[in-house]
Amino acid sequence: MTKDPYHHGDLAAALVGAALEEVRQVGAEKVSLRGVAATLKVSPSAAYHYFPDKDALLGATGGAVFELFGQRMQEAFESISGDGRQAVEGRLSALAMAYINFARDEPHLFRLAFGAYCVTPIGDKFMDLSEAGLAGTLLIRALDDLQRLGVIAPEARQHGEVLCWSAVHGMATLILEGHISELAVPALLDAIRFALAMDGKVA
Amino acid sequence: MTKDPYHHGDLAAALVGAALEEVRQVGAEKVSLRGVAATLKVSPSAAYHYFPDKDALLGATGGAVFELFGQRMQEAFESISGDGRQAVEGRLSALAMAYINFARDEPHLFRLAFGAYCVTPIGDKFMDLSEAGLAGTLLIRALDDLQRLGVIAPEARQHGEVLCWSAVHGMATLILEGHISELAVPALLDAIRFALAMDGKVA
DNA sequence: TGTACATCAGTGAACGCGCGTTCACTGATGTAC
DNA sequence: TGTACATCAGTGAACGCGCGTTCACTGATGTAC
Repeated sequence: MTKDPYHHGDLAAALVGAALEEVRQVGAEKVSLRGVAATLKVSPSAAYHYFPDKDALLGATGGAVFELFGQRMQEAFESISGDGRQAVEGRLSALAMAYINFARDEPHLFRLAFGAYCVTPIGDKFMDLSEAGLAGTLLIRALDDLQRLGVIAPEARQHGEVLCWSAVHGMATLILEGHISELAVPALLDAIRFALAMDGKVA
Repeated sequence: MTKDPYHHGDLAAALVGAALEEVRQVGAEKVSLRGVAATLKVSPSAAYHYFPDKDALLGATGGAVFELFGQRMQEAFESISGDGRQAVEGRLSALAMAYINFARDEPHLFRLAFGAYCVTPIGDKFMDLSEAGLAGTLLIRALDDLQRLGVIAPEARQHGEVLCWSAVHGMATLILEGHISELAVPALLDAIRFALAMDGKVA
């Protein structure tokens, strides 16, 4: 149901969508408001009806990327069903892999989402993953499941959040920026498993 | 021994130095070649005698930052002397802290050093920390010492490199970009200690 | 010691460019009567 | 049902800016004789 050219259906959303696509291709630093407008065959000044300035547009775009990222995480999480030990362990790995793959496959989007553009104010709690969006909630669920099944001990559970998040995010960015090879990923997954004492170290 | 204005002693180095200072203050994306030249009271075109273009200058600057980062790591490492268990454990923590502090104190420099500007080609080996500069070598030394003292088991040692590097780098960037609070740092250090089974899990 | 000259290291004016943003405007829309 | 009009959603020309880069140049330097 494409509208006729003059009155756009939802220009704000269209701008964000176009900006996202532009960022994906060339990176946020090379995206211009004019270019985005041109993509939509709309005059640059039209954007100012919806966003106070270019930064606001990019900020909104960052938000959209963050949501996309959350969806990918969810797909990964849901790709493995079941409540057995294997399924639950697999879910944690799947999350980690999806995180890293997103960074590798969409480097520009990843940088926008986790870079300086989307600085969310941090609340009182020094680490509340549930505020970190869908990805955080899913990690919590995976870890909870592991503990419930007795795969990991309470002490491991306690450290799981910081450790998993930091390690996976670190590996993702290191790969992204070319400081480490992708081949290191299995080693990291092993390391995490070892770190959470999932190899039977804990009775 | 400042030379007279016309023939600069070593303009190439001076440009890198000025660029580094500029990056430190405003971030690489806002640094202009013209601005750097102006800082040195030199015409913009003079820079082209030493660097083919602006990117080359920023690349060299990134290299300089990387060295500076290495020095900071070394200072941290050497700030703790001794070969006892406490000293060796302390060295690992000191490295982690220095890494994270550098990111927090010099966000713009950190981004330049670890961002897209300094993509070092990765060799065959999927992870050779010694190629990752001074910081990598120091981490290896710290882990080796821990193993030699029997503080960590060989299996933990094996996973130590990826885990420590990823986790610390991840926490550093997460803090840097405002996605997690600094208050999470002690928790991460605990988690790493736990992960390496330094709490006596391993006999 | 003095001079000629090649080389080095910088100047400074100019180029073209694409950008973010503004402003007064006009075409489209929908509602009241 | 038709018309007047307020409102909404876009246009397009223009602004000023700072940038990277080029080019022909000139001032300083050091070496050969």
